[in-house]
Formats: sequence, structure tokens, C-alpha cells
Amino acid sequence: MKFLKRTYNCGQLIASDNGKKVILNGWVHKNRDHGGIHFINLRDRYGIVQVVIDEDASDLLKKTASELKFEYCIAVSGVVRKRPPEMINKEMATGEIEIAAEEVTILSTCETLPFMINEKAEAREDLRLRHRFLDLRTEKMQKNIMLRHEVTFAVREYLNNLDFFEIETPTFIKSTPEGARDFIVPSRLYPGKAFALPQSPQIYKQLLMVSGFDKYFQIARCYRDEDARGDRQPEFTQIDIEMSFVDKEDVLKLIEGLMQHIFSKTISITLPTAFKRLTYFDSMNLYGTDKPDLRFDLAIGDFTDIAKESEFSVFRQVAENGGAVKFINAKGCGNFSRKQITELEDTAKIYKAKGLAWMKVTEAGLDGGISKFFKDSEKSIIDKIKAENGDLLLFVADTWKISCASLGAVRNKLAADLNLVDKGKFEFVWIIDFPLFEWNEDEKKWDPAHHMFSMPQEQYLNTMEADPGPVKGELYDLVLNGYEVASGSIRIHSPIIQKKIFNIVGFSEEEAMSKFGFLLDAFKYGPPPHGGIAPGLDRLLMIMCEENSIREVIAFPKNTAGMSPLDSSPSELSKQQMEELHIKFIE
RNA sequence: GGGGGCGUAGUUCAGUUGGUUAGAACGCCUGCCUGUCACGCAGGAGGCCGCGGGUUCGAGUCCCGUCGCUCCCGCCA
Repeated sequence: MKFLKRTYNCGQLIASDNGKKVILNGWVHKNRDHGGIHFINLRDRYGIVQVVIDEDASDLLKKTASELKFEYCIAVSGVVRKRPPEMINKEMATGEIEIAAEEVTILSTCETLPFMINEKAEAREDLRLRHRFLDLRTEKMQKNIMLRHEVTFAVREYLNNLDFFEIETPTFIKSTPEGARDFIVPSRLYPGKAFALPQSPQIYKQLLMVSGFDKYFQIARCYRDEDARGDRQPEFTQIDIEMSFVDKEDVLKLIEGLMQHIFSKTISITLPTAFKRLTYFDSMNLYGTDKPDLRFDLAIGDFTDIAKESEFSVFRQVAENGGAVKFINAKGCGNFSRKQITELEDTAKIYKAKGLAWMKVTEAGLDGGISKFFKDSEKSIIDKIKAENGDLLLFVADTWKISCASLGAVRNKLAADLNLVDKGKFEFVWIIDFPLFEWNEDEKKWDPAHHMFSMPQEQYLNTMEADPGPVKGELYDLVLNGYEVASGSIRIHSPIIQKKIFNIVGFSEEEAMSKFGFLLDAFKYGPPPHGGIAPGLDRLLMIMCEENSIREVIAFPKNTAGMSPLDSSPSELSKQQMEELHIKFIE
């Protein structure tokens, strides 16, 4: 067998190549043997082209062709020829031509496939992951990987033009608590000790600012040893950015420009020049989450004031005791069955709601559910909350957070059930003014709601020491299509304010030094004010693909430490390796 | 750590109130076929119904346990 090295790829030949002698290398995508004439769809990553073995081909060629099966890797030499007009395939990019084969050699055979490499790719995800190398042959996955490449290229292009340096930071680091559990790498040189893998390059990028690099970015792999979700995995990639001598608006504008560049370069979508903004409070209040999907409305409304005046004691007591009564007007859902409402209630209960009260709006007024408690004032209620005939009103009465969060979940379920989401639409929103601290009722202390290098808003600086309650951080998240893709902060650099923040969360100086010593040391030497942000690249990609491609875009789907493409499962260590790592089994 | 769903042919699935020999499509094997492109036609092979136990005259189907997959809560930005 001689190796016929390709002179063209399978996707590039067109009608004007008619008559050219070519050699193609690729995989047998389809194989149609008609006895006399034989067609092969040959595939590489550039496309698919039809190869024909004609009736008058040599016996050797016919014999070789008859041996071909799915996914054999082959070389074909032949001549490009135009198809007869009635045989043109308009569905194929190369459909006007075909390759009249003169010689075919089999480069690799292929066993019966565990699943078919076709448009459907309907095998279960875990099976596909076990054969990731095959899964990645599918058109869908090849497109996903291509998009990933194009996005990262666009990021580099955009930031390079703005004088950013791409700088790599270490991945075997000292554990610096970011919130999540660290992945651990036992050390050979330091017996009994272990490195942590970075949860983000947080501290390193701040050190780069101290060093004067001014504008930095990195396409950074991050690791968090926590349970995965459909949209969250232990190993992920983020676009990590930090700048010196900037304010909040600079950071927001930069990311808006970056997103516009990415969307325009990769999927030819023009994004608005400035994104919407919602405060954390408004976002929770209206949508019950800090990552609202704004591709549909169904905002949450407040019923607390009405509840206070009502004779429905369940609502009234919650309202009088500082809780919140919230509702969603499910427009036109007045025909929902009891079963449908129960399903919505089950969703609310997952988020700790005790129940989901409901009323229907009819021409006569309020009907069903808890409506009997509101008969006296039904007209004014309908008027006040702008309800219409045929609407379904859904209520949760609980603490503010539970009422909002559980109705937020109901809102998402309604949107999914009623198909309210336009999946081709992109709705960006910044969630701003996150709280810097959260009160921990159990331990009667303030917990950091985020890492503690965020700068409190100016108006709170003076009151911080006296009353930490109203302090809010300038930490914002960028939300896209309901998936949060970024978080970041303007960092504080004043040792005095930093000390106050540590005081509020109850850190002693020793504790602060042991957790953040490296960074706090550096901050003694003239750090510039700086702000950074870290859009989640994986999440960005997942919303740019169809929704069912979510995890397919991402290199290592959840719970797949032991799966292809590279088997990264921990292997059993040899006795020698264990001795080197000072690992002992606990008897 | 907690809750829900699912495990039937290589793959995706069906399998009725528990009832005789567990089916379909695609894939695989053999043969036929000169223009197909989801090629077609004829025939064939392929099943510890995840595993273990129980109820029953009888279990793919019901019950208990277990393992695996999956979604969600907790956790995590």
C-alpha cells in the first residue's frame, strides 16, 4: 500500500474544479453500493464530498470499494467531474461535483461503531463521552469546537488591539480560599503537603497590577472541587481580565465591547452598544434570581401591602411579621388544571416555599384557590395588579428571599412549559450593586458575600465602621440569556479599608495574613487601583450554541473525570510513586 | 449530604390489568441491484430485560435491597 497524500480537502472542491486530478484523505461517512455503481460520501473536517466508483472501474478498485465500511479512513485519487444536472444535490456544499475514483486505499479500518456518526448523534451522553474521539467526529461537535476556537481568537484579537498582555499564571498554587473547595495535588518535594489548583487567577492578576502590567488578560482554566450541574462543571474556562487606573464604567464598557466583538466576529450578531443594568435587589425582587432570563417577561409582583389588609391570615401574618407576599401573573393561564398548578407548587417547594397559593381571574372577578378571602376587594385588587380575564395569579408568602426565589423558579418553569423563550434571542443585563456582606443569622455575624477585595461604594465608606449593614460592594455580574457569564470587581487597595472589611467579617490580622498574606504583602508597595472581571467562557459558548449543546461545547462534561478525550481519572499509583508522594493507606 | 427520573439487542426505544416463543427502527452479517445521496430488495445473526433477593401457579412488568446513569436541592459565581 502506498500513501496517497491529499492535495485537496473534502469540503473545498466546487464546479470550477471540474477535470482536476485530486487526492483526498478522509473517513467513509456513507457507503451506497448499487452493485454496478458505488457511491461513497467522504468526510473530513472541511466537509463531505461524493466519490463514485463507476461500472467500468478496475476489478481491484471495485474489490477495495466493496470492503469499505463506516468510518474507514481512506485515500482516494480521482478526477473531479460535474454531476449530471438532474443529479445535483442542493443540500450538499459540494453537491455540484463528485470524484470519479481511480484508486482507493484503506488507511485504517474501523470496528462496528458503538453509535452512529451522523446528524442525529442520538446516543446517550455518557456513551458518547466514553468514545469522545468518535463523538467529536460528528458535525455538531466539530462546529462547537470550531466556535470555541473562533471565540477565543476573537477575545485575543480584541484585547490585543487594546494593549492588553496575555499572561499565564501558575496552576500549582498555595490554597487561597475563593469560596469553593480546592482540588489538591500532593507534593513530592514537600512531604505531606499538597498544592491547590486555582479556582481563578484572582490573586495573581492583582499581583500583575502591582507589578505595573496595567492591562492583563488570560483564557484561564479554573478548578473548583464542587458537585457539577448541567451548566456547571468542576473544570472550566474563563476570560480573566484585570486593569489598573480604571473605574467601574471602564470595566463595564470594556466587556460590552468584548462581547460585541465576539458576537459580531463569530455569529454575525450585532449587540446593543450598552447593556441593560439591574441592581441585585431589583433582580431578586422582579425575577427571584441574580441571573434572570430576560428573553421573557413574567416579572414578580409585590402583594405584601394588600396582604396586610386582607382577612387571609396566612398572608397577613407573613406581611405583618416582616415577610413578603409575592406573586406572578401567569397571563392567560386561567385554564390551568389543578394538576398543572400542583406541578408549579412542587417547583416552588424545592426552593423552600411552604406552598403556592393561586386565584384565577374571570369576568366575574377572582375565582378558585384563595379567592374567597379577597371577595370584598377583588375589583380593586384586579385593578391594582393590572390582571385581566383569563389570568392565573400565583402567590408565595414567606421571607423576602424565599418568596422571590421560589417564584423565580416558578417563572422559569412557566416559561419552559409555555415555550416563552425565543432561543435565537440574546438579552444581556448587568446585575450591579451586589451586597458585599450577608448577615449570618445562625452565627450572628457578617459573612463575605464575595471575595473581600471588592470596593464598597463611596457613600458607604464612612459608615462602614459604625454600621456594616448597608454596605454594598461594587461587584457585578453580567448576565446573558439567563446564564451568568461574568463576575468581577473594582478592587480596594487602601490597607485601612481592607482592614475594616476584615474586621466586619471577624478576621484577625493573623487569619487575614494566612489566607491572603501573599497579596496583602504586595499591597504594601504602591498598588494601583484596579478592577477586573471574569466572563465565563464555557457559559458564553453554551448560550451561543443551541441549548441542547450546553455540555457538548465544554471540554470535560460533569462527572467525567475518568472519560475521554484524555483519561484524567486518578490512576493507581505504583509503590514507588506512593513512597515519593508519602501517601499511606489508613488501615 | 438530600430528593426525583431512568436501566430491555451494538444504538435509540416499545412492551397493555403480571400470562405461552420479549418486539420495532437504525446498525451488523449473507446475497441481489448502473445514478444514489436516510438508496432499494430478499434473507440472517444478535437479549442473564443492570445485579441480588422477595411476592406469585407464573415477574421485563409488583415489592425490598444494591449498582450504574441522569436531573434538581444543598454546595458552587
